[in-house]
Amino acid sequence: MSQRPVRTDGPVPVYVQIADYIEADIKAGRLRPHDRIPTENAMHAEWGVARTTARRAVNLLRERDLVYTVPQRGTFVSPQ
Amino acid sequence: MSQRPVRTDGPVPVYVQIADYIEADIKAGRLRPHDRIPTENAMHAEWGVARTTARRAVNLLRERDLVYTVPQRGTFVSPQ
DNA sequence: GTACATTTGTTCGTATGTATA
DNA sequence: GTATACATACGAACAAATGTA
Repeated sequence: MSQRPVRTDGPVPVYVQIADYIEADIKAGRLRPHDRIPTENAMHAEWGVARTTARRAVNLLRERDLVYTVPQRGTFVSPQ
Repeated sequence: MSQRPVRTDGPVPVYVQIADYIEADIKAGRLRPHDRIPTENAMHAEWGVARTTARRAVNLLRERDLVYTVPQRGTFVSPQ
């Protein structure tokens, strides 16, 4: 299903790989300001990772100021 | 109230224990086809577990094809 | 016709424990 | 010892639909 595999046997942590995928979507305009990024459960389903790992990817994107999270609503692409 | 305790300190996850209890009820005929199984809130009350944990038990029963869920109505024992 | 309670659906927040590299 | 990753389990808040009073 996913054209974008995550590798657990490589040097790059899974949560970084996922964050990089989403960052690429943002940079490419496939995700635009205020679009909702996939939920933690969606990432769990898409990549087969634990929800906690999906959270770490989101945290990383937040640290990069690429997204903002609204509790109980979702995580969205930052404006600009 | 409950003659059937759940144990959090054992090897079997709580949600599996609950699913197993309900499966036993179905197999024993205490719950029959199209009977409604306990709601998530009822499981919460009966076993003192979080609603999210009760949901996982229901999800497991659904994966076992023992029940089906009607949104806003409840979850019911599968026919046959 | 309206208001309320019930019930499942969804999503994020948080914590713990286990295993592995 | 630290970082990564998974599984489990608690909770909170809100949405949406249904059924009932």
